[in-house]
Amino acid sequence: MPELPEVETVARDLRATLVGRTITSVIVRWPRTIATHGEDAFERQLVGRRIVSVGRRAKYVVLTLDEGYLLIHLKMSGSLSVVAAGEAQDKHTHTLFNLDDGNQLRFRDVRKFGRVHLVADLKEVTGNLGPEPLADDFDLEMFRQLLARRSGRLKSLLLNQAFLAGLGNIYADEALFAAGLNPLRRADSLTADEEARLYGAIRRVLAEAVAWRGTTLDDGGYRDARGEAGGYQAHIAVYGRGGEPCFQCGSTIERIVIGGRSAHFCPYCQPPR
DNA sequence: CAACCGACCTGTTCGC
DNA sequence: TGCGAACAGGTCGGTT
Repeated sequence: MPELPEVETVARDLRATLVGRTITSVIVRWPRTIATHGEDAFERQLVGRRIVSVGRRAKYVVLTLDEGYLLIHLKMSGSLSVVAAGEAQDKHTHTLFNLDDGNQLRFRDVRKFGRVHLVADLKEVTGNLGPEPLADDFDLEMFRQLLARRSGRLKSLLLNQAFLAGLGNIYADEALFAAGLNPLRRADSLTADEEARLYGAIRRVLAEAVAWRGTTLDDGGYRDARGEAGGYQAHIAVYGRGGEPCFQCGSTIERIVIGGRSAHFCPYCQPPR
């Protein structure tokens, strides 16, 4: 669920409470959550580390430590929060980090797909990721060059984190709708105008979703670090709206499967070819 | 490089 | 009302 806007929101919220804190102990209740270490080695290396900054790369929350980096990927159902250490916890809270101010950073993840990485070099985890779509230096020219060598379908490409980092199923569909492009189009078939539209749409949709603090589609869905829902779901045009009328033209939104993932689009506003 | 599949997990929703 | 099947926002590794 969490894509770039959701992870960005979580990272911003955590920054205020975590920067400057030191990790005093760690509790690992589901060891497979820790991708890089066994639970003992994980705790040994983390105790005494100070959190220098909190940021985001692709869909990873990145805690820069005084020595090394802690990266957390929320995958489908993960969430992070900071609460008083005594606060009640449920069975889905798998990793807990005690802090020197009496608070606790908690990683909760119903489906257990989420992972925590502790590495000396960021590149060990982020080395194969494509550019950040909202970065200042990600310009239209760079996007054109990325597209030029690709022949896959737009939908699949936008989901490919090695191509561009941060889009997931929701924002890929929304960006394609905003660009007026059919998800089945081949990347190398776009005109110069279509490339520019897609570039603009990706940046606009993501920036707006960040401003709305992400998308929460249902009760069990995404929550920010304070446990609150996002607001972008009220602005969704096509995702999850198969069979419903397009807000722009009234046509029935279609839902198809591309590369094993659902894709939603308006057949009139996003015509094939 | 591209497309497709199964894994990884649990909870919710849907059809009978 | 109960029960199993299908399905879900992400990624990885393997195969064709």
